Amino acid sequence: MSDTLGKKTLGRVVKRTEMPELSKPFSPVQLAKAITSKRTGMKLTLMDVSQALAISKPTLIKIEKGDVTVQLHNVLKVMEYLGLSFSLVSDDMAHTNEEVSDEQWY
Amino acid sequence: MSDTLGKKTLGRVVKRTEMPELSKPFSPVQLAKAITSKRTGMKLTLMDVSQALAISKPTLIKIEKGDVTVQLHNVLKVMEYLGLSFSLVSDDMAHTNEEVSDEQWY
DNA sequence: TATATAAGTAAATTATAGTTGACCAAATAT
DNA sequence: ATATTTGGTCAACTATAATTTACTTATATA
Repeated sequence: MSDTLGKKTLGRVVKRTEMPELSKPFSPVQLAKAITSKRTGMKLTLMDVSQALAISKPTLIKIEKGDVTVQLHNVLKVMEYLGLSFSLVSDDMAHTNEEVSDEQWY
Repeated sequence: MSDTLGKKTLGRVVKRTEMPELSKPFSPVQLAKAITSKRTGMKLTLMDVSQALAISKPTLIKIEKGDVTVQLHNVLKVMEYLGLSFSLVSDDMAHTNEEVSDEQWY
């Protein structure tokens, strides 16, 4: 109830999950929520995506529940279809500047 | 030759792959390169990572070649171990500001 | 030069993700 | 209230990712 909101669209009330904060630290569940959020926002059903990408409904549900025992391939296909993408973040990258003598980017 | 550089470390020359531009659009190959880059930069062998994470060497090699037919689970374990993470990017998100009447974040 | 260490490949087996089809339960619509 | 759609689960089967072991091919160190 707290993470959903109703919105009128062409006279139809659509239940939509809130878009998760994109800037929060990555987690599989955050990814899952973003995917569900994008899909419902685009008014696509699991069947729609399933048919479009040739991925079964149970697998899509696994993905949207944050289950990580899925192929990276399938996750990327769904993300691309919904207009979601990753960007890489490297830890370190200047922690405190107190040991910069050895240039280390990793 | 062009994407490697030698570095003296404790009297040992270590071949290291260049860190890929983190800001470039995500691709599986970019991810693979970043992983290899981090690993070699940390002077870890495939065996090291394999033993630490209980992931077989062939699987690690698949990951470092950008093969997407691998478990998301394994990719995430490797990334976390090496200090790499994802951040989510949503396409659209304000294309040209010419249709902002309907607040759409997706 | 050898010698070790690491990266990469390949085949056979095991483990498991994915599919299909049916089913049930919430929502949403008529 | 009834019907329809959508989300979610389950079991049996199929497809395939992952492991193991071994054998190469490089890249280093002595």
